Amino acid sequence: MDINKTTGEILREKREEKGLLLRHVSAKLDIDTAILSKIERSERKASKEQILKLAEILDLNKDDLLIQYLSEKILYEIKDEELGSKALKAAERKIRYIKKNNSKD
Amino acid sequence: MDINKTTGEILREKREEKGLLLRHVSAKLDIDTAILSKIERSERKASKEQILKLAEILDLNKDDLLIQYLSEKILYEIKDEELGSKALKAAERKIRYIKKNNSKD
DNA sequence: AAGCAATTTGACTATATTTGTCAAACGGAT
DNA sequence: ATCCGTTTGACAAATATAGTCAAATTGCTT
Repeated sequence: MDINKTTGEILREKREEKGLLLRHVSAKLDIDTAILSKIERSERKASKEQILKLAEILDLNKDDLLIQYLSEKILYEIKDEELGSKALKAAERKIRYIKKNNSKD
Repeated sequence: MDINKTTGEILREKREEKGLLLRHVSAKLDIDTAILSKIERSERKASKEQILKLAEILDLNKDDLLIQYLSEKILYEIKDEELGSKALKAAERKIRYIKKNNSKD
């Protein structure tokens, strides 16, 4: 799973690889084909639940797909921000700090 | 500005240091004191515009406060996620990749 | 080129989330 | 007991998100 593809691209490629139609997959997700089409073209974001279901349907590694999906969500938060990279680094420092101090649980 | 304080804590400390009341600051922000109170206690998120105004009002470094604020937003996206740290790292890789390929502009 | 299946688009609706107001309650100082 | 700053929670308005549906478009295949 290439980190520099979008989640949508990954989903579309795997779906086509398996010879499935939007119709087939969207039925299993219980949404309209239109939405799945938009998800694959990154016009809409999937929900976490949909991502997990898609991993099952398309035989993609759940953790990998979820990481891909979450990282895209993170990027979305900072996409127009000059200071985005610095914010990311700060977030890492914070998460490390939080983890350290939660080890007391 | 301590990275391991919340944005709210930073704002409250600096406001109190300057001897300002919620009333004073919220008037400049043009919101109710109730909201500012909630922002300071991390019960609500400020908007980016409010953060920038707050930096001015409280004489805080704009970039530092913005980084603080954005990193908190990022953290919020992954706070309940097992795979949060991995997603953060993936986001960094992506942003590096994007920057590399945009240098053609 | 016509016909047909798959996908895309866009208008629309419903629902959820966010952002704010307001008034009442709380807490500490005098 | 009153005053003043802050907090709380119910409510309303505005905005964002998720979805449906039908029509338009794309791309085969004949």
